[in-house]
Amino acid sequence: MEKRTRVRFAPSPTGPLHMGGVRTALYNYLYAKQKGGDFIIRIEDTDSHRFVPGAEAYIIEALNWCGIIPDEGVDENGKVVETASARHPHAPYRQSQRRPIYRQYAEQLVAAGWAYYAFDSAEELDRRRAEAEAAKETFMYNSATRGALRNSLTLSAEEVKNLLETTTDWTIRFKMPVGRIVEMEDLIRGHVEVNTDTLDDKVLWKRADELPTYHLANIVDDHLMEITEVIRGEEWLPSLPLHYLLYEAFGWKDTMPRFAHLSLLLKPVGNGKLSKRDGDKMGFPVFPLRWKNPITEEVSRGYREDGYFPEAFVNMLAMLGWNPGDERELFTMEELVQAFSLDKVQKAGAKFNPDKAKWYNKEYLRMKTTQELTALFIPLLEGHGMKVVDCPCNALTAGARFEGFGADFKNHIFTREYVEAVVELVKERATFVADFWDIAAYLFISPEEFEAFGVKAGAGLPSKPADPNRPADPRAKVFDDSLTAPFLAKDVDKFWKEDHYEYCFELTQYISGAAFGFDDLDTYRGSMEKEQLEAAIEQYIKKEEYPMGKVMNTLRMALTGAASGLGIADILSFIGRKEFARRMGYVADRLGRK
RNA sequence: GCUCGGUUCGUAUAACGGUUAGUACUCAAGAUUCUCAAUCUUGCAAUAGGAGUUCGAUUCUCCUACCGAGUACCA
Repeated sequence: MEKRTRVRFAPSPTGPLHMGGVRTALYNYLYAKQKGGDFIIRIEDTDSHRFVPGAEAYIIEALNWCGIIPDEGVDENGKVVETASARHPHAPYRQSQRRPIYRQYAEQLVAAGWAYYAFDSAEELDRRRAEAEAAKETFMYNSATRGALRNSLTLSAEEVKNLLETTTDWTIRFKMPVGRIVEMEDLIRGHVEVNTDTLDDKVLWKRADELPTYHLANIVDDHLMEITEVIRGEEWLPSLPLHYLLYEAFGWKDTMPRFAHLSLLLKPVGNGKLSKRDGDKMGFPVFPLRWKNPITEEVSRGYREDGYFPEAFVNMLAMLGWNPGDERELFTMEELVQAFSLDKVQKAGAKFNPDKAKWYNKEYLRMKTTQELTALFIPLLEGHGMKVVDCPCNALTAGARFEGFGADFKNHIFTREYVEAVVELVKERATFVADFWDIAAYLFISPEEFEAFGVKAGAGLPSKPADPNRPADPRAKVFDDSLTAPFLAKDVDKFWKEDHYEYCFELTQYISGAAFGFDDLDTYRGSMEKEQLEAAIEQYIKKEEYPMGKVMNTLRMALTGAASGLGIADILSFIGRKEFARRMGYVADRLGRK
């Protein structure tokens, strides 16, 4: 019978999980699920000096957000997760809690002649390294040097016994064999060979904190946890021969897992791996979730807080260095599980492309139902001071022609149905839910500043609260470069021509079908069918005395405060005739008759 | 320096040793529209360089260049 597939993601809680780490976790997860096996999270906190509080919870929460759920491991509260699918008790999953396990294995290696005790102090070794560097050489603790260093290979048995008992800063080192070619197979890279003479005697266990180093802990835990495949970052490839040798030394060669080393995620431009700096500089997150450094209080933005959907983030990451073998690009997690294959994983590092990440989000946004998006949008609306009410059967709807479709601009109250209709209209042009507000704020608030009219150049709509975590609106550039040109504040005269006051007056009268008065700015209600409005507008703008191009822009500016936006008829069908009159009146009143 | 990996349009990638080197993102142009988007159409754009094997090389081998990782009592 085939062994049950068991893979693990083994992060070190020294900071927030980088998106490259999420990708590694994802590939592990996809592999495990495809084989119907287990995905395990093991916390590798054997470096007591670099521990960062909150990092572990962050990592778990981030994976959780992505839908990468462990079958075994710890949850965000640090509790052990062990699902029904787990056949064996492998807890605990935090290496600091497994401390008692490791020493015996390290001693076992010493007894078998695969390792030895080393008593050289860290300072002494640092000095050696510095010396070697000065002589343009590299100091290595290996077969060439260990005979001249303080260890159980050079000291007398008595001395060793004495030092082991009286001192606490010794280590156990692996005794790297001399002149052996280690032959390895990597699931992604194929056959790799390394001569052990180029390798050094790595520390396996430290007496000082009674903890193993990565190499020992890793092999022991992978063995004990019955890991079948190790899928990890490329930075581990150079230590693979050591790991092979450790399996051999322990006599676990026949159950040794298979290895797959993933290439790194690279920065979008230039050379080098993706770092936090690149994100800050180019305006994209490198972390799945927002992270606040507990010591420096420095905040790093996250994909979640930037408005990315976890499905989009996961899909984007999956496609960075892997392809399904066909031209599909959009995958649900289930589809990824089906399609995933390690031999389609790219060997070379993949440069991250922030534009593609946005594209994925846009695609996922479009796949969401209007109801889902509305639910996500409402909290943002509330953040802008809007109130959204659920029941359409109240005073708001009295007199509304659309059942349950209403908005009270004066009091900033809108029905859910109204919001849904807005979402339905703007979702095609948005990348993030937060874009809805940028695109259609004027369907919720009356513009009071008008760029084109010079009331306050550049102000447009009331600005939203500044959010340093959000990228600058790319449309702002477009707006500045092209649209503003004919509408500069100083061009008011060009824009607001002699007949425009009359035009506003007539149009408003026409639209509202009532007297044009600025006195009635009370509660607004949607009052015309869109088709009627369209016909009305159409009919009106074709009048010869008002050339369409110019007056439409004036009209748009009056209604939205900006020179771009939704169709006039769409806008009217939302804001209704009273709000229409109010906005036209506001502008006409301010600029007056020429 | 040494060791190990890697190299197809700007980016992510596709291509039994035989294709006009395909697709997506970005960018540009056009169509459409009351504007801006969206959408549709079109376009720009690549096998790092050099040898070799072969009838034929993006694909296999070697060399060079460049990129990356490792070279800790860190993971």
